[in-house]
Amino acid sequence: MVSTEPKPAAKPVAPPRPVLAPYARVKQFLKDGLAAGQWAPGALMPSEAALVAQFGVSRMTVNRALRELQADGLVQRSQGLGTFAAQLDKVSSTLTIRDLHAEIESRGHQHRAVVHLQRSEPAPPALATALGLASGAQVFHTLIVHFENGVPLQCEDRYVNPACSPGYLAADFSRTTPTQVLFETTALWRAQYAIEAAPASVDEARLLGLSPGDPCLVITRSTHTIDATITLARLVHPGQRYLLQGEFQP
Amino acid sequence: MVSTEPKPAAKPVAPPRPVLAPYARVKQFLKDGLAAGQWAPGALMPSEAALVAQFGVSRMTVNRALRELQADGLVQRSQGLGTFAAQLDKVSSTLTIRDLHAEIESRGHQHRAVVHLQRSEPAPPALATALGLASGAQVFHTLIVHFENGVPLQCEDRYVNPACSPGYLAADFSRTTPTQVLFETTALWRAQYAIEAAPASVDEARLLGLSPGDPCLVITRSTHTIDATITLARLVHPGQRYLLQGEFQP
DNA sequence: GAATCCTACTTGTCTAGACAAGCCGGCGCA
DNA sequence: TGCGCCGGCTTGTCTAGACAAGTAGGATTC
Repeated sequence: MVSTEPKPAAKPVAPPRPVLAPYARVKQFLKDGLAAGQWAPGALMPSEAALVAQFGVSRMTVNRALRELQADGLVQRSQGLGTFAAQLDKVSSTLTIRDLHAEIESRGHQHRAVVHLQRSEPAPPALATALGLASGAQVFHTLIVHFENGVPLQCEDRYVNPACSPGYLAADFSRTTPTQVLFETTALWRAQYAIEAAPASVDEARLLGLSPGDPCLVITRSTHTIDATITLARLVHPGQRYLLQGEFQP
Repeated sequence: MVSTEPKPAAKPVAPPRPVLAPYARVKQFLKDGLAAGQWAPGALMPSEAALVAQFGVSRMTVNRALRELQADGLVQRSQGLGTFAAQLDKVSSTLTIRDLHAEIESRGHQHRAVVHLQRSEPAPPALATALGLASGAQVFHTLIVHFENGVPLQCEDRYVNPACSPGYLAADFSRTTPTQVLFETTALWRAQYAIEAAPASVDEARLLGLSPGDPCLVITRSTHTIDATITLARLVHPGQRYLLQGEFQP
């Protein structure tokens, strides 16, 4: 990318100023004003017409900026009334739950998985109904313990609906993760989570190197396609070694 | 809302079909296709021009649909290449953390708060630096236990930067919550969370009616404006009585 | 054979105008 | 006084066209 022409020492044209697109400039202006407290929560903000006049852009451009701010939850708009600064204290904030494998790799640490169970077995009635199967139908069951730099970090007890992932049992879970295997096919799904603190059971304590009764962070997750349950998972983490972290920044 | 006019049995004109706007129809079409697996993750999806021809709408309309799908994380677009179905297995899913008061009220239960501490005190060095204050500066400190239908559900230990909320100590926390008081002023902020499982301390056990060492779900949260730390909070929940629930649905 | 140019296709963005729909205050009328 | 209508404000949405910028692959040239 280096020119050999005798250009006069190519001025550093301020690369951190990539000339924001007009809609982005409007959006940034409003965001800055909100951060500075220029519009208190619930206060009326400038109308589209006012911003059109102020920035000299077309209404569609201003509209896009406002629509995106609304999607981000920073403003509230209602037809006929106007645009209002959002009441962020009433807005739910979000915490991201990342895939454990990706999280460990992103820390530059080594991830190792030990497979304790990988088989097909008949489902007890409660599990069968939860997966939408007939009682006694075969389900896939894996029990995997994940290590970060040799330290046990998660005990993953998972049941999988065979109809959704027939090849699940053939995977090598010391090289890949159940999550990766399960979602190679479906692009759209929904999931439910519950996070709680619970004492480690005798088996969990043994697998994770804890004492029974030690506090554990337990995530129970069920994942569904549009019409079927794909998988149920119980993820048990040692309370003293695992931290779910998140950041919320509008 | 019942009309007394002799109307002729007002035909049920199918109210659940509010005639989706064109951009929403395009969006729904693509969403349905993704849910049905019509485009595998990473596969090339129809171009804007193709959708324009298929739906008989203008390009801006199609563009809006695709742009919103991209914002929702369902597709990935790149200039010059096209639109591709997203790899959702690599997408972080989100869990919402709601305000405890709102959560209890939404369950139709009664919320009660007992204030154990509400005062100004000098900050120890570590806390002072965390709040961006001089060592020994005064900070506001509250310790509140929240009850749902008489059962202790959360122990809220909170430090507040006086510069951000001078009137904090004057609030009546048996009637309102610290969160509500703190965010009446600032509309834009960011927060950091950590969720872990920890054994109850002696004090926490007493306040929550537990035995010391019982598993607790602990949320540590710090909240900042653009240039200052507003508050640090430690929220301790009995592990057996509290559940963080969430749903992720693109 | 290799480097270059050109073209077709893609997304990214903006414009000027248009119509619809919701809300509110003021005006006129009973 | 009270009611209803209407005009002016707001947002919600769509259109047809335009230019820019990035990619890929074929055609041309050296």
